[in-house]
Formats: sequence, structure tokens, C-alpha cells
Amino acid sequence: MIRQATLDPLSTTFAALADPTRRAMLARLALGEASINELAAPFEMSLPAVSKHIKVLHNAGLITKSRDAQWRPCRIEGEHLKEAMDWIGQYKQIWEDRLDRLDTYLLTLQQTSTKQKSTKQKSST
Amino acid sequence: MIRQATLDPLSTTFAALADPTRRAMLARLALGEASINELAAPFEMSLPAVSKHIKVLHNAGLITKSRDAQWRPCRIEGEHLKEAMDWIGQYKQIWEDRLDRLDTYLLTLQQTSTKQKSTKQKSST
DNA sequence: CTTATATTAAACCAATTGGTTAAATACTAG
DNA sequence: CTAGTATTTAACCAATTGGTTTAATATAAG
Repeated sequence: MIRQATLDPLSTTFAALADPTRRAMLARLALGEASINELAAPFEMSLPAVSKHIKVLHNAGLITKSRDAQWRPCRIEGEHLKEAMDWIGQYKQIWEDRLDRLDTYLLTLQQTSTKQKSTKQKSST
Repeated sequence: MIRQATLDPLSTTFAALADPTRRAMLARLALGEASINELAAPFEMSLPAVSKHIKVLHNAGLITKSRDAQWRPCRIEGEHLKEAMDWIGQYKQIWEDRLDRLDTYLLTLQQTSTKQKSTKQKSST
């Protein structure tokens, strides 16, 4: 029962995004570089907890860290975000088709109601 | 130390996508409805394991299930995929800017090398 | 060298996750 | 009613996650 040691990059990316704290951190970093302390400010959790979240983001390649004296300013990185977006983008048809079908359905309803006013219902059970 | 009982929808969606088995299942479902057994076929894991993955997808609203005799055909649902995509889409600027800057940098390099052949290097410590 | 600030590491814990096997349930067909 | 197929539930387990507190490390400033 050996479980996979390291996840594939896409899984790692999605896993990193699956936490509101980390998404908020990315939102902050989208405005520009920030130190760990600055990133931690809005949250009630301890610094080590924040540090771990940042490690998850870093580990997923969603951020990079540099050095400035005792600070480790973080910066958001777009590449893996783009890959995640591209993956989901494959399925664009799904929700667009669905909306098309809804349009069609609504149109059909409308046409039906102008032609005739019968309520069609399956006999249940 | 009370931990949140239920995750927000976006976190639930990303968490559901953070697994290659589940992403493969969505890929299969993008081709059309499939029963649990059909979804299970490509994987080596047990049926209950598959059932759990499907529960995670269902729970995240990424699929719906219907009934046909003893089968529970599953269907992919686009709405939450769209929401996840829209969330990541906020950051489009990040990777596009980065590419712009790279273009600029490469252009600069090119221009520099045609004008003069000096190697500029900071004196390191 | 000492002190202060910024960050990370270690050790710990409870809840969750992803798998297992065995048993239960749902429905069809004979 | 019985047997077969499809799916889920239950009970279990190891690894991971997300938090804690305490201690260590890195850098700057006196």
C-alpha cells in the first residue's frame, strides 16, 4: 500500500489553491512583493502557520522568494496559474454548451407556449 | 482549536481537482455520461475507492448523478469549473505581464548586443 | 558581544484524505 | 423467492494537512 510520494505539478497547484488563506495571500501578492510578516498581517493564525502556507505556495511554484536583509520578500509567479487555467479551459465547452442548451430550451418553451398551452407531464410511478 | 467544518465552494472545487484520478474521471465524463463501473474501468483501485472519488466530485458540484435501473450514470457539470477558471482568470495579467517583460528584456538584449559588446557585471562583495 | 526583528524548524496533535476489505443495499432477471 | 450485477456503507489504517507552542537561525544595529 505504497502511496505516491510527490504529487504531479497540476495536482500540487490545485491543492495549493484549495485554501482560502493561501488564495488571499496570492491576492495580496498580485498587488506586489510582500514580506512574510506583511503577508501574515491579515490573519489571526501564528507566524509558523503562515510560514507553512507560504511553503505550500512556494512548493507549488506559485510564488518565489528573494532575500533582503532579514526579510524574504515573496513574489507571485504566473506560470503554474496559467497551466491550471489551461487545464480547466479544456472544459469551456461544457459550461458554454450547457448555456446554449438552456437558451434553446427557453426558446422552445416560449414557442410552445405561443402555439399551444398544454402541460405535458410524465405519469410518476 | 475548532477547525472549519465545511470548506467554501471554491476551496472544495480546487481540492476536488487536486487529484489525477478525479481529473481523469472528468476527462472521461467530458465525452458523455458514464456509469460508476465505466468510470472505474481505467483504474486499478477498488470500486469503493472509485466511489469515494466520485463522491468528492459530486460533493464539489462538478458532477451530477441520475438513475437508470441499477446504474447511477454521472454527468459533468460546468458551473463550478467556470467559477474556478474565473478565479484564476483574475491573475491573467500576472503571466501576461511577465511574458511582456521577457519580450522587452530579450529585445533589449538584442539591441545591446548590436550596439556594443560590453559585458556588464555587478562587483559581487 | 548583545539585543531586537524576521523567519523557519521541531515536536506535537486532531481532522481529513485516500486507500483497503467485508458487508449491505438497490435493482433486474429468472 | 433467488441469483447476479451495480453501487454504497462501515470499519479500519497510514499519510497528509493545518494548526499549535517552543526553540533555533539569520541579519541588522548598538
